[in-house]
Formats: sequence, C-alpha cells, structure tokens
Amino acid sequence: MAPRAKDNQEGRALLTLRERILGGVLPGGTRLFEVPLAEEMRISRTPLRAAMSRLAEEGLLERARGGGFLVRAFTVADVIDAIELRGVLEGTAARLAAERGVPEARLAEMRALLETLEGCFGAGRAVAFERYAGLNGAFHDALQHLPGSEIIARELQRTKTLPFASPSAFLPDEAAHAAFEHSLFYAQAQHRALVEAISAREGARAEAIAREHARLARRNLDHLIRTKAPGAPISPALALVID
Amino acid sequence: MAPRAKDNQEGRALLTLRERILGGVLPGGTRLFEVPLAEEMRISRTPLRAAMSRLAEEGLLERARGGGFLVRAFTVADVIDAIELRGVLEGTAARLAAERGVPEARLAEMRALLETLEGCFGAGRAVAFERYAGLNGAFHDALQHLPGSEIIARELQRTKTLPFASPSAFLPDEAAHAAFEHSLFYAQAQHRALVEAISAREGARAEAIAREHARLARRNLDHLIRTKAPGAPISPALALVID
DNA sequence: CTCCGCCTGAATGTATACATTACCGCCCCC
DNA sequence: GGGGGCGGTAATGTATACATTCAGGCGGAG
Repeated sequence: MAPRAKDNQEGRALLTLRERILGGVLPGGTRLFEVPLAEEMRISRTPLRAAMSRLAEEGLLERARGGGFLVRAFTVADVIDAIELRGVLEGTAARLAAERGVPEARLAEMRALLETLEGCFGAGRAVAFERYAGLNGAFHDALQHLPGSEIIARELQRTKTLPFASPSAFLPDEAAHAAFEHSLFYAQAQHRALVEAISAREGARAEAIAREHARLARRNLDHLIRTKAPGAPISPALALVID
Repeated sequence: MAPRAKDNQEGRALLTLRERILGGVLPGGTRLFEVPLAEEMRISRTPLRAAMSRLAEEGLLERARGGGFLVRAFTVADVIDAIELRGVLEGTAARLAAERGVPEARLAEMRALLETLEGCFGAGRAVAFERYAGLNGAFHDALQHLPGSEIIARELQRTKTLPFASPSAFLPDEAAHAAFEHSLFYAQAQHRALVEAISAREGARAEAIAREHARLARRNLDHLIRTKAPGAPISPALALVID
C-alpha cells in the first residue's frame, strides 16, 4: 500500500532540519531555501518540502508570505507565555483527570516515578541534575497522557515541543545548579501533592498545584535572566527543564 | 523570487477539501487517496499533497500510519473537551490581558461590539440568531487578539477552527432557538462583565467569567444532546456558536 | 535627471515518470 | 485446518524537468 519506513528521505531531512534548528545552527528568522538545502542533503526538493511542512506543523517553522519557510523566532516574552500556557494546560489536564477519575494502576505508575525522582536528591549534584531532568520529563509526560482528554493532551504536546533553543547548548552551569537546587525540593513536593490531589479527585486543588508549579519555572527563568550577563544567550529550555 | 498568487492549484485544492470536510461530504475516518482526488480536481498530486499537509496542520486531517491522510474524526467527548479547552484558553488570554493592561482604544472597540450585540435582542428571532452568531464570533476574535500573548492566541485559533462539523448543516431549528434564547441574555451579560473585568485589570475575575462562559456553552450542548432524537446528528458547531 | 518598462535571474509552484513499500490474498507446508 | 511465507498490486515516496511569478537592475525615452 504505502511506505512507512522512517529511514526515507523525508525522515532524514526532518531529523537534520530539526537538529539544526534546535541546535541553533539556523537562528530564528532564517529563510530555508529549497535548492541549496536539497543539494547539500543529496535529496530532491520534494521530500525536503514535505519535511519542512511537517516542521511547520510542529511549530518549528512558519510559512513566509509569498511561499517558503522561515525558522520561527521566539522572544523571551514568548517563552514566558509558553510557561504560562503549559501551566494552564497541565492544570486543566490534572483537573479533568481528577474530576473524571484515573485508574489506580496509572496513579501507582506515577507514584513509582516520584519514588525514582526522590533518588536524585541523594546523589552527586551534577549527575542528579541530569537524571532529575529526564525523570521530570517522564513525570510530566505521564501527567499529560492521563486518561480524560485527548484534545488537551494534543495541545500540551505542541506546547512542550516548542522549539525555543537547544537544550544541550544551554544546560545550566554549576552556579545555576546551586541557585535552582532548593527549587527542586519544592517542585518535587508539588509533584507529590499533584498526584495526591488527582487521587483524591480534588480537581480544583490539582489545577492550582499545576499552576503554581509553572510559576516556579517562571521564577527560575526570571532569576536566570537577571543573573546572566546582558546579551548572553538565555536558555528557554532550561526553564522548562527545571520545573 | 517566488509566486504568492492565492488562486494557485494548492489553494484551490485546499478550499475544495476544507469545504468537503466541513460540509460532511467526507466523514471522519475517510481516507483521502491522492490519485483519484487529483484526477477529479484536474491537478497533479504535488499541490494536492501540499494542501493535505496544510489541512493536517489545521487539524482537519491526520496522518495515517504508513502514509496518507485521514479525515480527523471527533467524538462528542472531544467536542466537550474542546469547549473546556476554549474556556481555559480564553480565560487565560483574558487574565493576561487584564494583568498586562490593554490600550483604552481596544477596550472601546470591544464595548462598541457589545453595543451592536445588544441590538440583536430587539429584532426578529431568527434574524437575530444569525446576527448574534456573527457578532459573537467577532467579539471572541477581538478577545483572542487582545495584546499580551501571541502564543496563547495561536493555540486559541487552532482550537476555534477545529473541524467538528458543518456549521451551516447544523444550524439550530426554531425549537432550539427558543430553548437557548434565555442563555443568550446571560452570555451577553458575561461579555459585558468580561470587558469590565479586563478594563479594571482584575485578572482572576476575567478568567473566571470566561470559564463560566464556556460552561454555558457546555450546558447548551448537553441540552441539545438530551433533546435531540437518539441517533440524530449532533451539532458540535452549534455549541460553539451559542456561547 | 528621472521615470517607466522590459528583461533576466532566482525562487517556489506544478506536472509527470519512476521507485519503493506496505497491505492483502493465495498457496504451500506443517 | 491453521499459520506462515510470498508475490502482486495499489498507493505513496522520490526525482526531475518545466512553468510561473516576483524583484531588482538596466536601459532608453521624455
């Protein structure tokens, strides 16, 4: 019937472009010209255009007036709004899950994730940060995919994959680690409270906790902006990791 | 440099497909085969695929596993969630606008829109419904595009253009008009209160009003489901109009 | 000197032929 | 009788040539 191989030309172009955009090789506002890109990747313009179209769907590119694609540019204000939006959507997902009920097995999975997250606080600082970020992402994924709302999960997915900057290029340095460490304890406490609220079917409380959780990320971002040297690249991704 | 004409093949395919999907000619789950569609439209597969890709971006189509596109199918639960989501996003937009401040000129425009909306209540019933729906849409557009959050406006736009069904195919009948009429007065009162709250920079109040506004739509949808004959087509669009 | 118009180049839009692959039914073997 | 492999077929993936259109420069005329 039809191919679904992921090692096709479109897939390769998709990965290459996404990597370059997230890696900062292609700054926001850059126009992507089909011919040179296709020649460089040794593919034809057809799968390249398909890949660009999918990246537009993801929100990494935007269509230029008159045709063609631009790398989407984000401002600090956009990042702040995205954090706000994420808090609102996660809050809604948590509230709906609480109101509509969640199977005990799913809640048990999330509690297990929280146990593992606790383990990060005993280990060495740098290593713990890496582990924490990964497990934290897993927890939020689980929260997003709680049963109760496909539609909201979809929007949340879009918001979480917004192409702010390269996560790896902006990992927090040691000083940032120290500054944010205390916030991690608070964040973890919020994680626990969130699961408890959903478990107790207290929707309003679950929503409030998720929002406060996002406010923590917002505060960390503000701190990062204040303490970074003026003109230094801000890490939007960092704010979304340390939440 | 590049063409920007909108009467190109892709544009025609886009309009044709969107019309058929929203018109219910292509029910949810229908697979769109490129070759027959392209032949019927007398265009080649290339612009047709581009059009389908854009429709996937809009949320009207989804990519099938193994390639190709399906018309996205929505359940009643999806519509309920979409109403919920819309209330949440409009609430957030209203809150942020209130917190961050809105130029008086913009508020004046919205107040003028409200004045016009009031006019619908004096006229004949059927005519007023049509006018009300249009003006109501304009009001919500204005709300969406209040300064303060591009990111949230974007998500809101996606939510509002979700392809539930043909609006025209499901316009409420006379009985529905009567049943919903009283809710319009309440809705209009909420519109006024919303603008006042934003004007007074009371963010929390603005958000609460927007949410309650969505709850009204939800209640109308529930009523519609209960009173319609079982098996009769439900109008998701109606619920989004009469809010 | 200025302005209008053509002309050329560069970029995307489109058509079409060909390649690839997933699905489905058939057949063989167990 | 059932399951697994195998091929045909239909649909999408890809390449390439050509069409279209816009922008900008260049030249000629007023």
